[in-house]
Amino acid sequence: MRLLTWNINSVRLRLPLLEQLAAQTEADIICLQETKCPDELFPLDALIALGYKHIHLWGQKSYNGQAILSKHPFTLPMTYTRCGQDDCRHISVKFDAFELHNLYIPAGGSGGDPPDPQINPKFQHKLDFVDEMSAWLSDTYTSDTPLIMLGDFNIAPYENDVWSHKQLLKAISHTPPETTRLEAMRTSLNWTDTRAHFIPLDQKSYSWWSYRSPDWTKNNRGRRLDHIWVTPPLTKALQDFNILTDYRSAEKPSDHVPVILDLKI
DNA sequence: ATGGTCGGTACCCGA
Repeated sequence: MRLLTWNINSVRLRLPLLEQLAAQTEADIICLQETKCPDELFPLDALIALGYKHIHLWGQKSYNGQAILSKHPFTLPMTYTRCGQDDCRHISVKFDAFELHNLYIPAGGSGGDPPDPQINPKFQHKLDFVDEMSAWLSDTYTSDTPLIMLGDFNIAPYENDVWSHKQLLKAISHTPPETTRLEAMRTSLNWTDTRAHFIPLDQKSYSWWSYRSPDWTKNNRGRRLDHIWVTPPLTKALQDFNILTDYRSAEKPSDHVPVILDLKI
């Protein structure tokens, strides 16, 4: 069983790259964020032609938007209101072996925006979103439920999840209020961060490189914003983990690259 | 120390 998560940053613009990715990886399940596409305009036919006959969509015009594309049938397609908004940031489906949650945590601002909830409402929204998710997960599940939660979490929790821990401590995505909240969410259901399971934490690991650098390979100033977590019943099934860094060098790339998890299921 | 680029959409917002 191969799962893949990718912040595609417009599914319509990058459909050819998505088709290439599907052919190359033969993933069973593809989870997308930032599709930026209303459901009625989603390129369903092209994806069904690739074998993804089971699709759960939740899109809107211009912003956010998610999709779960699957070669296997699922039940219980859900969409969730978060922080009082139906802004297409959390969906889930249920497979025989596990329930799958696709998450797109708010960015909380960009560039040099201040990481201060008092003056930056987007940052407040991000902190609230993680708090709400943590509470909801603890209220809804126990750690013996087989769950996979993945997506663009927009937080790089560990020192080697960013190119410079010291220089980015005040940069949104790596500030202590964010990283402590994400760790609290992770430990609440005893989630395994599959990156940490497969790549020692003293090694750098990135999944995103800003568009604002003329050449992302030159100084490799990346961050790991994209995550795949599993609950304890699934840790025995973990087989392999890969970040498809090459996709950052594709023609018209997303600023995020796909992350893959293989499971013995 | 600062500004740098995308995508969607409609001349700006969000990342």
